[in-house]
Amino acid sequence: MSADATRKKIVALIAAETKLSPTEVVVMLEKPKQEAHGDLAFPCFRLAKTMRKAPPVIAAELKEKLFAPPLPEGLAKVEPVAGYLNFTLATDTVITDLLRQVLEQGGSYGSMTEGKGRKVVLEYSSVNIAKPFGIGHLRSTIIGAALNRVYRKLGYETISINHLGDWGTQFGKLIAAYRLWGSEYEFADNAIYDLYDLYVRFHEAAKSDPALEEKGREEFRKLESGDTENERLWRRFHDYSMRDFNRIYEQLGVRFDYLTGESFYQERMTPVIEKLDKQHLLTVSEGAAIVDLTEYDMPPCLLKKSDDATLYATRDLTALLYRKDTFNFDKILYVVGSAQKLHFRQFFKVAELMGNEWVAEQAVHVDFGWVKFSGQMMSSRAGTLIFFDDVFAKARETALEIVIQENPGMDNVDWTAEKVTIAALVFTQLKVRRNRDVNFVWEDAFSFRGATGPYLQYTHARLTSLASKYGKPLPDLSADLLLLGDEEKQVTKRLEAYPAKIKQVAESYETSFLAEYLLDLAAAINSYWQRIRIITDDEKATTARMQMAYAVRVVIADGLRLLGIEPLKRM
RNA sequence: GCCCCCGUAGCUCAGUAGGAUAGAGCAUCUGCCUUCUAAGCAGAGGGUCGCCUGUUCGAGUCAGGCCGGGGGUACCA
Repeated sequence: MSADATRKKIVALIAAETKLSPTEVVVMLEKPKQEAHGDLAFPCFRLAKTMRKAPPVIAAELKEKLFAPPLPEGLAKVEPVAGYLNFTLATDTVITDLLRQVLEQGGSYGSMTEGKGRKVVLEYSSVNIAKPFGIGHLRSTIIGAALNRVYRKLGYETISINHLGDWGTQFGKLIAAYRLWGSEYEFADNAIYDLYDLYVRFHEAAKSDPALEEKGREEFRKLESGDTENERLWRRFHDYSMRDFNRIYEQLGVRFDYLTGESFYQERMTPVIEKLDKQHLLTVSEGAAIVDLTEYDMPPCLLKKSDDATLYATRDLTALLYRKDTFNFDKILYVVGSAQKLHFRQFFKVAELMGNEWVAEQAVHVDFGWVKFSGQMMSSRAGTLIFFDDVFAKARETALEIVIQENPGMDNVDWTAEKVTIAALVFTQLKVRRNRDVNFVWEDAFSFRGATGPYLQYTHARLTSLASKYGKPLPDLSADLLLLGDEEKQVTKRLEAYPAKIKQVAESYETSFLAEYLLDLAAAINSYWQRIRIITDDEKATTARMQMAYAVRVVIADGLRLLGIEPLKRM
């Protein structure tokens, strides 16, 4: 009997006896937090009033009346404990069936077809041209890329967009700065740092020379009106920057289908503004064109400045409508920091008012908290930016030392150290709830123990080396799996939750659920590993254990890949 | 001022539709490598779950009010 059928039977029995409706019983049944309490629990507290008996008495009576031996099929134990009636399911066949399923499906275990024929657009990373990739950008990039993979696993077609910050007056300033001091720089390998330096230098100089600001604005106006020389420079800045970003994206294993940034929408905004005007949504206030949103308890959405220039709301609105036209998505996700919450609410509402009812349902701001450094905010303005390259280089040094120390004679130490470093950096971003600010602590970036990405990689490496020691091909689908003991069941049982976990991530845009799940699974197999020898002379027991270990490895590997972490074979 | 997020062990964080002694990791202390990777495992100490009131048989979880931190709040993104 399946676990589900057993559950239904319990519900039916209790409902009949207590005069509760079956749905009420279903809602009341819970999963005990502690494994010792079994698989299901029925709390009797609410019955105390109507039955006028103490909960423990009710629990004991229910057991006597409904679950006196012999127990119904599928149940191994029924026990009243402190006002609860606890059920332990007879899991023998359930667990072996589960294990067989994982072994058969391998890496596609947990894959689903629910997304088939459905399309999701994801906007993430969205870095700024001429600004080095900071630790702050990491969060959007990592979360977005992970969600992208999760949706693909569920069968969705995904379209990933890097909405580059590649337009605005800052480019005028940069051009001005370049004309002044550009000859002093080489723009070689890490040209983006030269650009950043130019930008910072311009700001410094502008403090004592206000004329520079005007110069910057003028250069931008020239750029906008199609000045070939300025366009050429803009293109160069763009290319320098992308060269660096692409290097980082490659390290992180992140790819984009489109690199359409703000400049891309430059030409496309006018029709949108015109349409808004035609629909009488636009009003002029203090010289600016706005959409009034007081009815929705929001400040007005500003779409044109008093000097006629557009704003980011104008671009984002245009982009949203353009993407709907172009891709006809079922859902669009914006992985952007929570500081922009209001901005998204505003332009989503404006799009809706334009007659796009789908927005409320399909457009989602997947917001996330700040990355703080030692409790301090990081901002380019305050000059407290931490660059990804610096963190990566430093962490990699430590990783390399450890890799060499732990694996004397291994040949691909550099590659391994890099993958371990990425795992550490990526995992710290993904394991905490999105809405929380994450505190970036240097020591954590260099820690490869405990609840970290490398811990999961290590677990995977152990299981891989175990398999090669075993020697026989795995999985062995002809093998008898019935020899799983209680210890093996405790581990195997956890695999059941994997598919639901992936769905949960997709529904909540919350990667931490998967991260937590993998940690729990790894902890279970590591604890098992320490206590029980897997390969012994007992051939049958060994086969069963190896099958379990294999299944666990497959799930860990798959989960790690979804998160963007390389499951290492050796480390 | 108004709106949003956060406040759980020394630190970083879990805590699923309210339920059983509030859980991990780091750090500290104690054990465990002649056999499958010790980047591991087992154990100890460490908590008035920011404060108050309420709802409930039962509140870290729900409601209201405070306190503290952060963000946002029309021409930056």
